[in-house]
Amino acid sequence: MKANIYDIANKAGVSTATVSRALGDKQNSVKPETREKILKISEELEYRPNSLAKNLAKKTTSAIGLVLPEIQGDFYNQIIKGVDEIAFSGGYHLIVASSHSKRNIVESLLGFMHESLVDGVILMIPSMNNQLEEVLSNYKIPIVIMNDIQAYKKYDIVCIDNYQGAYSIIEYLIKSLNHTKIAMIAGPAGNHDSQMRKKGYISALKNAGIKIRKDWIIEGDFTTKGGELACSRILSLKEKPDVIFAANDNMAAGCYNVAESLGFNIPNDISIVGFDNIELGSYLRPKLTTVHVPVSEIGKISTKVLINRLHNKDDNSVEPQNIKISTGIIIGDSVTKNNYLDHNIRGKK
Amino acid sequence: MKANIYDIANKAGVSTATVSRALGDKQNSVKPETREKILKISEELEYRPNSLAKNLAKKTTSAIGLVLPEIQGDFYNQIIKGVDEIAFSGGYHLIVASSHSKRNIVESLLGFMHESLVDGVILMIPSMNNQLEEVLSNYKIPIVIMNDIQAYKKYDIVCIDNYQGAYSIIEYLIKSLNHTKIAMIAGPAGNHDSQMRKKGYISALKNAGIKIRKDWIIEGDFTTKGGELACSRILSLKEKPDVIFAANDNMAAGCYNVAESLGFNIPNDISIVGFDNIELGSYLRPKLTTVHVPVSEIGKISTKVLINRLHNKDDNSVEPQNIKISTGIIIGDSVTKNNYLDHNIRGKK
DNA sequence: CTGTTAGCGCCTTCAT
DNA sequence: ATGAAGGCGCTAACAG
Repeated sequence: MKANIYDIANKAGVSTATVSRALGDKQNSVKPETREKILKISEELEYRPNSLAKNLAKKTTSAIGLVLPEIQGDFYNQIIKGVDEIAFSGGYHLIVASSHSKRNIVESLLGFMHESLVDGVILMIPSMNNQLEEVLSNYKIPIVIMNDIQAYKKYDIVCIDNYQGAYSIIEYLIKSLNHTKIAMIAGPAGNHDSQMRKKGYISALKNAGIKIRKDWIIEGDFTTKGGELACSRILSLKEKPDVIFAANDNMAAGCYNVAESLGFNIPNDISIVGFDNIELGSYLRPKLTTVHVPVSEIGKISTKVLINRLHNKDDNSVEPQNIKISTGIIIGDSVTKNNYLDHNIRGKK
Repeated sequence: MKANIYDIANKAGVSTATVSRALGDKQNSVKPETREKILKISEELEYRPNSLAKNLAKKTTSAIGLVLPEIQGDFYNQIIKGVDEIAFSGGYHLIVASSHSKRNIVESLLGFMHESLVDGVILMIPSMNNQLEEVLSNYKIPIVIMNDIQAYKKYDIVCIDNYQGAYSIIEYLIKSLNHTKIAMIAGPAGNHDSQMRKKGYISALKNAGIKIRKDWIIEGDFTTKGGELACSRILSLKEKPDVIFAANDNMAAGCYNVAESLGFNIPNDISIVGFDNIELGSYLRPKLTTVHVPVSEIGKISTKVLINRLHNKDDNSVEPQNIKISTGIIIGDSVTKNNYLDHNIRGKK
């Protein structure tokens, strides 16, 4: 049977308190030889601490909850991987919950919080809403949010710099490749990351003195299907753009599908740009030009921030952090270089 | 502060036992009005049961551990998703551990087992080894293995029918498309699923009276890179096959890369077939012909089996199950139809 | 139907 | 440096 500290105490002729100390305390609060003895016996008995009991007594759980939107695709995978790695290194277990057909985000969260199952939560949400806010403010365990929600200053936030990412690649299209006719397939309107990407797109155009065309901004839903729908709308416009900037790679892939079936050549007839740099992008042909997002880094850093919080739980003086991870540009073959010197000249190459 | 059953008992003028029953027992072991009263008070106090305490008392955890090889790509994602969904429906939490640079599978397992952190474990392993076996046989909690390990009759196993999957697609290549020159990029030699796929390939050829050529069976490692290496070896052979059967889609993708860079046209110069039907395959051009594997089903069914085991824990009479999930064929455009009636005629089309 | 009483396994003051 | 004892919050006999 499974041994417990009581068995060890018995065999060693000491009290359970001493065993507990010998096994747990890093301080030298136990005579070295006593500790030796206890350690030896606990090995013999193949003693394994029961974390349930430990947690109950200590009122902590050594577990981190990770709440994700519906898991799908490589993106979330990398998040999980990043979080898992750091959590493990820090001695925490990882409990994952994603919303799916049978459960939404709020339910996932409540599951964690209510039952004091986790010490802290890392949260990725499509968008903040009242219900969520209420849940979050009702519970006092540390929370790190992985979305670009600038408005919520009271939480630790770790996210990529969506604005800058979008801005940079649009600027690259304009300045380096002489493009001006750039449409965007945005993400869902409510999604914060999506909003920031759109802002970046708009600012970059404005700063280059290019007029924003509303009919060139179409909303997608971050899925390949959504990208297809949006792309076909764009390609059926009377006045077509030269480049489509999709707010994520999945939608960019959708553009590839539509372009192919409509007989548009990428990049000669239409150029495509994505965002995220997920694995998929490297399989598309021509290779996708996209914004590189260090996804697993987001997970890693979030976890570090959370663990840090957990270690200094009583110290409320530390302000919520807002960490932005910068992005890069992956240059593929999905965009033409526009050789017209005069940006105003129309017509396909 | 957080209320506990003691507070409720106080306020309701009953004992904690009654509260516990009113809240927990589905039986009508409590007078309806008493229950009403308790329920009401527990709402007022915003009572949330502490699952730690509950678990400690009940000696169960309501959690399932999922142990995966290094998480990477869509495949594992879908597993997680499937497991998560069923686990949630069954009232279980999901604790995920994947091996990574800082931890191997055995460590993950031990983490779960030792601390009685989970009631059961779902395991996906590249291959069985002595160390693993020892760990598994040392602990008595239910385990479900998601690999095609026919030899281990003492565990519940849920996996796809790798043999049949490989056999079917090879048979399809031979009978429907008149191919005979089929090479294989196998998975890692130690990997059980990989072995079964190879067996299926070999049997299908043999049964069709086609000689097995050892130089046409090359070992890969299930990664895109590995597929690339293997593919370039095959394409540099003096006598080349017409079709390359990659043991998974990632390696098939590697073949695409190499074929492209060497100037081979798919499928005219070389046909490619994959296995798994992960998301990626649908983005490859020409579309990949592959074996469809209902990945999230594996996760779902494994979880069902496990939960079932957990519910009948004392009933040891139930024999270990061995569930095989059947596969399908996805017909893409990555294989030519060979029109030569005589299989022996050589040369490219 | 309900209360009493013991734990579950571990940690943690408070004494010694 | 160590022991005794109480408690973390809940469940599960056993009585009544």
